Amino acid sequence: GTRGSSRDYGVHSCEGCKGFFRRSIQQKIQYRPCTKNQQCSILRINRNRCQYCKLKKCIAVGMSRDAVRFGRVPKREKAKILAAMQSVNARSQEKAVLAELDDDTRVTAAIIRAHMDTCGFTRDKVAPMLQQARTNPSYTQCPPTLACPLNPRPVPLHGQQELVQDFSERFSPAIRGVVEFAKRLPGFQQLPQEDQVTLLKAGVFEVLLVRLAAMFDARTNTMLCLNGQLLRREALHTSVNARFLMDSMFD
DNA sequence: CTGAAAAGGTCATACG
DNA sequence: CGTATGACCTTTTCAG
Repeated sequence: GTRGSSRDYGVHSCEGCKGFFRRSIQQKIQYRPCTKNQQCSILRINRNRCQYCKLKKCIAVGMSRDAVRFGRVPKREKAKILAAMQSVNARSQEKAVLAELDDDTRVTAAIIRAHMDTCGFTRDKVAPMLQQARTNPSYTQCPPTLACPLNPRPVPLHGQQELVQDFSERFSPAIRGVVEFAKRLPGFQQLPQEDQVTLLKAGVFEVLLVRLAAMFDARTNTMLCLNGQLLRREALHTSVNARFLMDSMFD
């Protein structure tokens, strides 16, 4: 045909073949199967001899059925399809999570794995340092107000800003660990982000306390700091807040 | 906003 | 004479 310079349905074609292909797909025409072994060679001169083989060739050279159905790259349609795909995807994910949550054994295993992978203070990891501290004790002069295993620095800092920055520097890795832990809990990632933040805000401190449990040695009544130094329980008796916390941990 | 690209639509007409 | 064809037209989307 003439005017064969345009792209139609993903392939270079003439107006004739374009129209033929569109009609064929739109009207879902089933052409009579080719009588000649379905092997007709379609050339410009004989292209209308066999509709069956003509359509076959259209598809063979790559004309897209979908392009006929949806028009020219419709942006809204594309977004709709994408949204549908994601919703199907989300639904299947949700299904998988529900199935997992239904199986207590799997849930427990997943939580334990998440904890082991993200917690830096498990008994296994702390044991060597604790052993070292027991055999060769070294006691920190950490000020009572900063009583925490994450706070090994013996020298008090000056200035509010410096203190806050130091605090966040020490806690960030541990908090990141808790966040990572939460992300690995079955179903957590499927929650709305807003809810994830709310849950983390509400629970991060308590989770952190539980995670640090291994740092409190009831046998020697001491708290192990990350730098390997120890802090005696009695050393905190002067601070009301810290003492309350320490007592809670040891009792 | 404009014009190119690519999709759908129209309808005189060729052909069986 | 009915219908499939295809040249031409309209619409829609998007890059520049």
